[in-house]
Amino acid sequence: MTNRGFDREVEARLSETAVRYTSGRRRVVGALAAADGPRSADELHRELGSTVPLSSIYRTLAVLQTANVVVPHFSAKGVTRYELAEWLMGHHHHLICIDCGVVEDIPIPQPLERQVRELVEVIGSRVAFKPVNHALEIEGTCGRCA
Amino acid sequence: MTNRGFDREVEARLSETAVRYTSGRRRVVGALAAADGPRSADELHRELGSTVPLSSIYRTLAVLQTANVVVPHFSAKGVTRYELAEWLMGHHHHLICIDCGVVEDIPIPQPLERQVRELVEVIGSRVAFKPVNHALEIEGTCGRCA
DNA sequence: ACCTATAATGAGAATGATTTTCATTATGGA
DNA sequence: TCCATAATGAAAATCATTCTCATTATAGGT
Repeated sequence: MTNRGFDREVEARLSETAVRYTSGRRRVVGALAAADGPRSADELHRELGSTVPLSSIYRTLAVLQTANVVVPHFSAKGVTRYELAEWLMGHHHHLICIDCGVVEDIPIPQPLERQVRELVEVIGSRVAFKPVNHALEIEGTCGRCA
Repeated sequence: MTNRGFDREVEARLSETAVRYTSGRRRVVGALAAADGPRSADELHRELGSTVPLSSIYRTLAVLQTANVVVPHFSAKGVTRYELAEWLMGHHHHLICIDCGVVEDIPIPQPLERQVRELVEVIGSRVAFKPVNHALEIEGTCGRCA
């Protein structure tokens, strides 16, 4: 419920481009902040008890993505799930359930994280590709689907 | 053009479940073997000069996925791209272009790979999740979009 | 080679997540 | 308070993908 103060930061970020932080948008951000992993428009719609229309949620997510407040995660059946960007959530990685598609956030140990970061930098210096982000995606079967 | 002998292995795998390795399926596998990263049904359709109907490509990919010959990779706009499974391609990771969505395969150094594998195993032993696969996904801007 | 049961194919319809449209409503600043 | 502009909600439009079904091809068994 605390929202971890995200509202303040999100509002500031949006105001930079004259985007309004309305109550519907607040509720979407709140639901994402309360989630333990990425959520689809439909999941948010249900979790918010249909207080925000589906089409508004889609638009809100697009707006938030443009403002770099949320980041998309693509999963099976053409479903896109979103989560708060790392400058709000902190860096993390993903456990992805092969069966139900649910994604859970996890941290990884500092030392390994440092090595991964270095590797990403090395790759960026060797190939025609400019890295801006990275994540270790671990696919498998989640507890509920086991 | 050599197809790296995949045909033999794929045919053997398919025959285990009485699935036929027809010429259309051969062409799809050939196109995937020639690619440097995952390809969507539509991309394969174009790369094959429309010699295989789009609906057949979709079905072929579904069949190949069931047989564990290909693996899906979900990207923006609800597009699913496929690539040959790691028992054919070898283990690798991904460079993902944020702008155009194209994915390129890359290897990572042995030592780091070993650590990552160990980490994945540790995670599997600690949380209610059974890992079966993993990949480091590096997002950024590719040469063509720079 | 000839049947026959079964698998595969191709064209188009159907589906479902997402995007767009457009008329209406809400908002922040002069 | 007023106004220019942004946001909203409902419904139509889009687009990748899946499904349907009539037709064609294939592997065995004879």
